[in-house]
Order: sequence, then C-alpha cells, then structure tokens
Amino acid sequence: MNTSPQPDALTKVHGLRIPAALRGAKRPATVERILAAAERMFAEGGMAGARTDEIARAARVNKALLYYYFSSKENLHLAVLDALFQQLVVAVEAAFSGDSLPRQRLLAYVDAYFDFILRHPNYPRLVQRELMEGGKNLVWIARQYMRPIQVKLSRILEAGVARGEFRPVDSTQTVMTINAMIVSYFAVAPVLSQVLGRDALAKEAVAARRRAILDFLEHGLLRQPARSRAARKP
Amino acid sequence: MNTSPQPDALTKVHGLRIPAALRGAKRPATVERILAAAERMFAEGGMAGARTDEIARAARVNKALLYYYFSSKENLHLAVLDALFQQLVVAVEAAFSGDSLPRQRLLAYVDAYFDFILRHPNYPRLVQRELMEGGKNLVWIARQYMRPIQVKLSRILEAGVARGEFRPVDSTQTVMTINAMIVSYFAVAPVLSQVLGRDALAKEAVAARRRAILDFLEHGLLRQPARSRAARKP
DNA sequence: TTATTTAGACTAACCAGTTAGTTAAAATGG
DNA sequence: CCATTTTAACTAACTGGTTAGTCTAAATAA
Repeated sequence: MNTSPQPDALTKVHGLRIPAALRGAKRPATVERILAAAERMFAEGGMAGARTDEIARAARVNKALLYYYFSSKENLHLAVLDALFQQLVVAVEAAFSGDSLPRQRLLAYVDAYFDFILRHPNYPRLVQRELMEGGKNLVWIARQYMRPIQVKLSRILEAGVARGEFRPVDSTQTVMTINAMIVSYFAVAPVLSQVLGRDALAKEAVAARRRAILDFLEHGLLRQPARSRAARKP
Repeated sequence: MNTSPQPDALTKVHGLRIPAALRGAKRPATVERILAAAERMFAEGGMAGARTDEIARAARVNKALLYYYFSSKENLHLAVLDALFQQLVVAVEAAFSGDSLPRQRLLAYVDAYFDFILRHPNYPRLVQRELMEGGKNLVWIARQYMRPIQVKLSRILEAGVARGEFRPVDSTQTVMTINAMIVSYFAVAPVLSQVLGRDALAKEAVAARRRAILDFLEHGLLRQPARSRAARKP
C-alpha cells in the first residue's frame, strides 16, 4: 500500500531525499509558491537564465528554503517539469479514453491540449526550451511522459488510416506536425502579443488558432472533411 | 552611392561604433570565425547560457578581440542574428520572385526555407530562443526581416485563395502553421536524434519531413491536390 | 603609420549554494 | 496541567566560484 496519492516517480528514480512535505498530497503553501514562481522564471529565462534569488523573491521566501525543499536549482527545474507533465498526462489521458472514432479522439486530443495550455501558460516555453537543450532531464521526461502520449496518438492516427477515415499519412510526422502547430503558437504568444499589439492569448485569438488548426487537420488529414468546416465555393 | 554591399542597417539603427572591417564586404577571417563560433554557442545555450570565453576559444582568438569588434556580448548576439536573417531574406526572396502560380511559389518557399536551414543548422534554435525571450533585439528583427517575409507569404496565400487555387484559409494562421512545421522540426533535431537513436538531420530523415510537410500542405490547403502526391486507395 | 591581434592578468559584479542559527508548533513526560 | 525536548519551517548573512568586460604592453601585419 502506498499512502501517498502519487507513486512519486521523481523521488524513486532520482533518489532525492525530499522532505516529508513534498511527498504528501497537501504540500505547504510555500512549496506551491516556490514551484509557481520557479515555473514562471524557468519559462521566461530557461535553466541558465533563471535566477534563484529572483525565484525566491517571487515566491516571497528565503532563498535557502529553495535548497531546503529542492536540493539544487537543477532539481527544482526538474520538479517543475515533472509536476506539469503529470498534469498534462492526466488531462490528455481523458481524451484518449472512451471508444469513440479516431476522428473524435483526435479532435478531443487537440481540445484537451489547448485547454491544458490555457490553464498552464508557462508549459509551452518550458517544453520548447527543454526540447532544444536536451539534458538528462529531457531523456527522463521523454521516456516517462512524452513517449506514451506520442505512441497513443500515433495509434489513433493509424487506426483512422486503417479504417479509411484518414488519408494514409506517416503517423510519426503527423504527430510532430500537430504538436508543433499547437505548442509553437503559445510558445511565442508573449512576443506575438508585443509585435501584433494585441493579446495573443485573448479568447478570440486563441479560438482563431484552434479553429485554424482543426480546419487544417480536417482537410490535411481526413478523407471526408465535416461539412460544417468544409470550404465554400467562391 | 554606397560603397559597401549592404546598407548595414545594424550599424545605422543601433548606432554602434563598429571597426572598418565589419562594414565592408570582405570581413577578416577572424570576424568570420568569431561569428561562426558565437552562432553555435548562442544556439546551444542561448544568450544567458553562452560563455564569452568559450566563444573566443572556439574561434581561436583572444577574448579581447570579441570586444574589439563587437563591443558587448549583447551586440555579438545581435550581429549573429542579423547576419543570419540577411542571408535568409536573400534565400527566400528568390523563391518569391518570378511570376509562377501561387502553388509553385508556396512550394518554392518551403524548399528555399528547408535548404537555408540545412545550410545554417543553428538558425532554428536561435530564432526559437529569440521568439521565446523577446528583447529589443527581437522587435528590431521582427520589423526588419520577419515581417516582410510574413507579408509576402501571406500575399501569395491570399492570391491563391482569390484564384480559387487554395481553400479559403486565414493567411496569417497558415503562415504560422507552415513556419512552425518547418522550424520546430529542426529546432528539436539534436534532441530528436538523441531520443530516436538516429540522426534527425540525415538526408532521408530530412527528406521524409519535407515530404510530410508538402503532403500536408497539398491536402490541407490546395483545392485540387497534385495527383503525384495524392493518397492511394487503401 | 594605422589597424589588427595576442597574452594574460585583473576586477567588479553576480550568483549558486552554505552556514549557523531562529521561530513556532507539536510531541513527550512528569 | 505545565515544563522540556524535538522537529519542521524558515531566515540573514556569508562564501567561493564564475563570468562579462577591461587594461597593459607588446607583436604583427597592411
């Protein structure tokens, strides 16, 4: 029997000696504040650019407390990623469950991913950064979290192709394309807002992006696009 | 009459006091080496992660020479981006010229972009990083280089839609999608190689990606996909 | 002469991580 | 019930390594 709600793969695999508070379900408010602050700082500046002093200040905590809970900057960074990916898996897993058709499942995935990112606006830049640097953190995260999602999504695409519902596409390439379309928009959103002069994360802007992606998928992937989204004759 | 080949917008706008060698067409070999080394380091670690000592060592020059030519790390970074974008504009401009149909122009753009990136493998990570951080460098680069390309590509898409050659799509969204599909693959290529266990920049892998993108564009965008790329019945 | 380049020591700021404790609250024991 | 010990949470101040940028004095082109 494991009394803690999460098996806490992080602790097991990395062998960290984490204080009790970090293992339990209800983490102290300070830990939450540290994680939230770190998430923002790491998203903004990356592992190299983020400053531990700034994180501590943003979390309204003494810097030493960062090292009390997480023993290094590196571990704090890993903890941030781990917490986010755990939530991502939960959110996306829901879209994969059920027994609907490949098309429904694919669209549900896109929707779930969008919703997750809107709830965690720092996620896109954190992943992009991680994917570009690729330390040991990434290898662990790729195996633990990314791979399973990628595999399941591939299966859905392949099922759709097999049933003749989708065009015959390379599922690996398509997964990359789908994720790129979604993530990269939000990764550059802060800058996009600045350059365009309007909020790229505003409701309409996000809705427009979601529509564009779904539209593109319907026509780039599906053999018979839904009539509601089909192009009208000019 | 301007004797230098480039108007050198960088010097003008940023008011840098750059030695003669940097303004002329034939830059000294040392400057080239510095730029090349800096390009690699900035791509790998970003502005915050790159080390000036390492750049100097990689360029086989004394560190002081970095500051002799470029007066700060920040300026060196900007010079690297500027040099790359100047070449990108040249490469892509060629694809925009001529009077072929929108479809040909679009495909030419994708090809030109692919070829440029293959010749400058550091470009994707440099841009991604810049897009995620968004300092004043970026605002300048966006206005000077990105915007014009984006506008021209949009025009091509709109022309294609107007002629009924393309489905009616939002050109801004589509430009984002196209660039995301291309750039993000190469930005994560180093890590992708590591995780997949095979070189993501190998000839076949790159060819597969290019094919997937063109295929997706043909079906996601064009009203009448070319028969050569069309799906076969299962 | 003037522009370029080196060696290498230097500094001032910065920044991850530590130390040596304090505080508060809970557990223990009489 | 009150005194004392323990433990977790938390802090101010410090340490030592790192790093952008500088300086000097000299060598080498062009």
